Amino acid sequence: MSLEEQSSEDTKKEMLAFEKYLKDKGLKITNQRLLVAEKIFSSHNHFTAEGLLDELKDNKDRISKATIYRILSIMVEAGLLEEHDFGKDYKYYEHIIGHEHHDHIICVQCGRIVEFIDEQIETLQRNAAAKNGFTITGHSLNIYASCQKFEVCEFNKNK
Amino acid sequence: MSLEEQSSEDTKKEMLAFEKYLKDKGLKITNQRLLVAEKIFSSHNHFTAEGLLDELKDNKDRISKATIYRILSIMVEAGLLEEHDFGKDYKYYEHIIGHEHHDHIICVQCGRIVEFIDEQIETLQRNAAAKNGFTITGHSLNIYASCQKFEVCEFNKNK
DNA sequence: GTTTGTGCAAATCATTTGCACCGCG
DNA sequence: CGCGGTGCAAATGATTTGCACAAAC
Repeated sequence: MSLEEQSSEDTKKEMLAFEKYLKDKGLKITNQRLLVAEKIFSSHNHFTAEGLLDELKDNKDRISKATIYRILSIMVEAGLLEEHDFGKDYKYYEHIIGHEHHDHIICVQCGRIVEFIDEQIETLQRNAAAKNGFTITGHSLNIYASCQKFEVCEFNKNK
Repeated sequence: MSLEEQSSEDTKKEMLAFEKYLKDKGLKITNQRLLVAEKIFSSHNHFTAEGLLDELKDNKDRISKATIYRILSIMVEAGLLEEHDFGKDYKYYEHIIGHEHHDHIICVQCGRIVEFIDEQIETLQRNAAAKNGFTITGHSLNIYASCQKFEVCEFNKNK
């Protein structure tokens, strides 16, 4: 099985999970919801509501901004999407597979977003919280850094 | 020297630093700027623009919201204040002394904000960035947690 | 006196919401 | 059918900005 086929397999599985979630919640399966979900599941990039809207406008299919926001919020609720704040005044979303947690490095030059995970950091965080009498419910670690790759600057593309 | 006197000593030093910054930048020393700076330097809590406005309204002195925002932005620029995003739709500010870096634990129950610093985490972050070819320019680590002190819930006071 | 600061109200901008109509189940 | 979904435009809420007047230097 090629990588492409594997990827489309994953997409199918996720589409089914989404449809199941909708059914279980008594929500309807509409064209807009399917289109948005397919677009999201077929990519692993971090994206914004605006960016998604643009991509879907290219298609013949016309989806309103309000609907995009409404669908994003359902998918976050469903645990299929994660919402991030990278210090801009709009939110980023990220397609979650499984639920593997990770942190982000955001390039202050080109806006590139790199994911990483460090189990030691995770453990130290839990300890720090415990030491202060807290039980962690979540966390967000963003490292702002410079990747020194000016030539591939995508800073404003990613909106 | 008592703690109070010490604290007021610090405040004076910071006021001088602020005034020096204003002069160096060719900015004017106005009543509003002095009032806002004094209020901020005399406390070590995390606060919001709205909260600050409320506190200053209690006084006879009337400062407009626009001016508050303008002064906050100068003080951030001057390195006297740090801006934080704790996942709300408004920003938090924090009075910096020296520049000691620290991270935050935010209670999802009562909104209490606790500061902590873990040198091991700092080091691991630098390593993680380096491993990915980045040079850190800054970072933000927020741990969302539950402090189980419902009785002291200040969640909505802090706005 | 000039230049910069302030207050007010209007503008922004991402996101949300009310409402009339539409389409899934 | 009937209720949830959608599109549109208007509302929201934090922050910003234009402008006329006021204060600092």
